[in-house]
Amino acid sequence: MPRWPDDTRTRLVDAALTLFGETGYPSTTIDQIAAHAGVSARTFFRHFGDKEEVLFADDDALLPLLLNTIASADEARAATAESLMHHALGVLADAIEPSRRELAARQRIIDSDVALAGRELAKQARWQSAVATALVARGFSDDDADVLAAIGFALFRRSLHTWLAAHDAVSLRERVARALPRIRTVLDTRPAHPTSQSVTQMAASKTARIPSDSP
Amino acid sequence: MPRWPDDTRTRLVDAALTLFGETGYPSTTIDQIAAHAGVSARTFFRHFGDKEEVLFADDDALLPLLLNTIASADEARAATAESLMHHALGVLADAIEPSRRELAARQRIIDSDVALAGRELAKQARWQSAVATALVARGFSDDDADVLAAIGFALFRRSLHTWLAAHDAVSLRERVARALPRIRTVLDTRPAHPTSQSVTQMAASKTARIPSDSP
DNA sequence: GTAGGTGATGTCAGAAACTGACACAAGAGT
DNA sequence: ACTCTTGTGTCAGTTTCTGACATCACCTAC
Repeated sequence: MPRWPDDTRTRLVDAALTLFGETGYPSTTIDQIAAHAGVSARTFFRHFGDKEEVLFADDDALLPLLLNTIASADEARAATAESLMHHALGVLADAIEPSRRELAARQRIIDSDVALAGRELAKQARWQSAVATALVARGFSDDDADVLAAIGFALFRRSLHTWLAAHDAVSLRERVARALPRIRTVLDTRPAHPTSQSVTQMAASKTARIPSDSP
Repeated sequence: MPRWPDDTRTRLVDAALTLFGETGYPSTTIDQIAAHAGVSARTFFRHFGDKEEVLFADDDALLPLLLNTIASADEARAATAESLMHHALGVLADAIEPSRRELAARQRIIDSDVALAGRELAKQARWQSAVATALVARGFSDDDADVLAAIGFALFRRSLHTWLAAHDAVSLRERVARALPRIRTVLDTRPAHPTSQSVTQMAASKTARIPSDSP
C-alpha cells in the first residue's frame, strides 16, 4: 500500500463538488474542502492553482477528441464546412451525452458565480481558437475558420444549455443537428411585428433588467 | 467646494489603468491604486466590488445605445435580420471608434490575465442575452433571436480584435460590414486541401499545445 | 543493504484581497 | 438648530494564495 493515497486529486474534486452543491461556492472554504478530502489546504493548492480550478480540472479531456475528429474526418464529411461541423459537433455531443447528470450539477454551480461563468467562457474561447487552428490546418482560410469556430461554439453552447435545462428526451446530438441548418436562413428572417408601439420604453425596461444577473 | 472631491471614482479608474499598464495587473495592489488616487483601500472597495471591476466600471454605458438602436430601427432597416444587424452593429461601431486608444490599452491588460478575459466574455454574454431579448421584442422567435445575437457578437468581437490590433485605416464599421455577408457563404466553403498528410499528428501537437497556457 | 534521490505531503509565516462594524465630518432638508 | 444622508477613514478579522523548509516513504544505484 502506497504511503499516500493516490487519488487525492479525485477526492478533492469530489469534496469540492459536494460542498459547493451543499453550501454554495463562495461560502465553501478551501479548508473545508481539504479537510473533507483528508489533506491540508496547502495540498489543495498543489493540485489546483486556485479555488476555481477544481471545477475545471479535467475539462480539456474532450478537446483532443474534437480536434482529432476535425483533423481525421474523411473527405465526404469534410466536403463542406457545414458537413464537417455537423460531424464534429455530433461526435462531441455523443461523448458528452453520458455525463449529463454531473454536467448539470457542475453547470448549476458555475451559473451561480460570475467569475466561474467567466472562466468557463474563457475556456471555451481557448477551445474555439484551437478548433480554428485545426480548421486552418484542414485548408480553410483564417477568416473562415474563425467565423466557423465562433458559430459552431455559439450553436453548441446554446444546444448544451437547453439540453441540460430540458427534461425531454431529445438528445444533445439531435439538438445540435436541428440548430445547424438554421444559420443558413436566419439572416433572411423577417420579424413578426417590425414596429412595436413603445419601443424606447421597452428598451429602457430591458436595460434596467440587465444587472439582475440571476433572475 | 465639496469636502470630498467628487471624482474619486474617476481618479481610481485612472490610477488603476495607469498602474496596471506600468507594473501589470497582478502585481499592482489595491493599496497602491488607492494611494495613487489619494484615498484608502476601503474606499476602493466601496466603489468597486473587487479588483477586476475597476476595469469594467462604466462598461455597460453603450448597451442602452445598442438596445435602443434595435428597438427603434425604422421598418426599412428592420426589414430582415441581416439589415437590422448591419444597422445596429454599425451604430455600435461608430460609438466605439473614437475611444480606440483607451480601448487598446484596456484590452492589453485584459488579455494578460485569464480571469479578466473571462470577465470580459461574461459581460459580453450578458449583452448578448439582452440583445436577444430586444430582438424577441422586435418580433423574432426566441431561437432566431439567440442565434442572431450569438452570430452578431462573434462577428463583432472578431472585428473589434483585428481593428484594435491592426494599424491600417480600415474603420471598425467597415470591418463589421465586410464580415457580415460572409456568414451567408461560409457554410458552403470547401477546404482547400480536404485531406492532409499527417492529420492525427497535427491534432496531437495541437492538443499538446493547448494546456500549455499555464505551465 | 545501505545511501541518497524523488515525490507528495505537512507546517509555518506572511502578503494580498476582501468584509463588517463603528466613527466622523460636511452638506442638505426640515 | 437638528437630524439625515453620504462619502470617507480606521480597525479587526477572514479567506485566498505563496514561499520556504521539514518529513516520510518509496525507489534506485552502488
